[in-house]
Amino acid sequence: MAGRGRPRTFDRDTALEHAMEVFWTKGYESTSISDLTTAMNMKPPSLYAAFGDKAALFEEVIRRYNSQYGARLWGDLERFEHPKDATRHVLITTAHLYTQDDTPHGCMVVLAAPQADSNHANVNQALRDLRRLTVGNLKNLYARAQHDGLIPPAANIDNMANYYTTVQYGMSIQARDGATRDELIAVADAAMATWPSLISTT
Amino acid sequence: MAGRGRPRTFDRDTALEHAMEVFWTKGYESTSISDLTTAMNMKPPSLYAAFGDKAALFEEVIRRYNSQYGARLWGDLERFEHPKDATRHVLITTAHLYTQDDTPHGCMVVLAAPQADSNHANVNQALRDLRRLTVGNLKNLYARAQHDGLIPPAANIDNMANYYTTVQYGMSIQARDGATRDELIAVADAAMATWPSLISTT
DNA sequence: CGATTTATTTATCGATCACTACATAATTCA
DNA sequence: TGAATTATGTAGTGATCGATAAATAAATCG
Repeated sequence: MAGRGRPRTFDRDTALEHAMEVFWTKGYESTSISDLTTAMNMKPPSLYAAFGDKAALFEEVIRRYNSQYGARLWGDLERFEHPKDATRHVLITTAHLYTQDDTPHGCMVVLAAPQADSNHANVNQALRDLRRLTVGNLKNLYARAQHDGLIPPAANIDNMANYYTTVQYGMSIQARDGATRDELIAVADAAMATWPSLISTT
Repeated sequence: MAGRGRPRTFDRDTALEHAMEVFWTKGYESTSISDLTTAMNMKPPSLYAAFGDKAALFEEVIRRYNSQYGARLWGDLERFEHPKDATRHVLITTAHLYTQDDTPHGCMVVLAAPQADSNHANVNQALRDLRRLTVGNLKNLYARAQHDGLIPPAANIDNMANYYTTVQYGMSIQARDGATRDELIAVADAAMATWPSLISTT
């Protein structure tokens, strides 16, 4: 495991954690290599040797972010018998995750680079792909529930997934603008009140 | 009106329109002065003489954007007798505005620079102030309706405004990610289905 | 030990950033 | 007409961007 040459003086995982915080706070483009080397406590050549270029580092960061926080949201939905309870869990957990004291508020995947056509197409596309996971997770959840008879066959589960995804996206902007945890929970509750009409027809 | 010196060779309003399109597409930070001078068909000294620096130009652009598109959303809400109809109008109109063929999709105020702490604090703050107008408009609408007896006194109109604002914010991300007009209209319809439960208690 | 390998440090690289000095062109005023 | 005024085009400014070449340091291998 320990290679032959001079050993690293930094912990790769800790450095990634610091990089995540900077990207999460300032977004992709506003974050400079200088910002990163300062936060990660290393010089540019070490950064490039360990992580590739800025885009590659960012993509590793958002993979880490997704596995770290996505698991909190989507990891144990099977413990909910009903998809309505699972959806509520997702939204309430979102309200908590987006307003933690020790992290920037709102979702990095939503906020870091929302432009579709910036000067960093690969980064934008990687973020968009991650966002598509959200709606995909919900669609899978609802498709299974529909198959199990917990959601009527007539319900439009694509619309349902789009709707709850939209609410979650919006919560990122609200959180970044200073919304409190209680305010986001109230928004989540309001969104859940739509459930009966969503599963009826459409 | 026509000053003394050499007259401008460009139309100030047309130039602003072109600047808006660039900022709207690429966001604030990804847009360079070179992008702007190309789109506006002028050299940097003309741009700086006419509009100040990049931040000042952007702030003029978003003021223009707000008066142009905000009016479509909020301009004639008094023609709706009931706040529910006014809210539906806002969301459905949002779905249309965010998916126009001849403009970038989604709201520039939401998408252009959502980071609270980038390298451009004034720009971020200006955008945040504009976003606060949305929730403020809704709160005013609901406060009036509550005073008129169209919304029960027990209803939490702050929550209502936060909720519909959140949905509208989320629609920007969805639109930028490629959501169709019909999909956004379905989201708006879903959000409106929450109305009865919102005005009941909370 | 010396050879090899890998990481770190120093000192940059060329490109692009937002922005402007300066000379010139085009208008109005006296 | 000549003076004053304003806009434009050319050609850059210093600063910062992302990224790297070269020298040095610290480890393993034989």
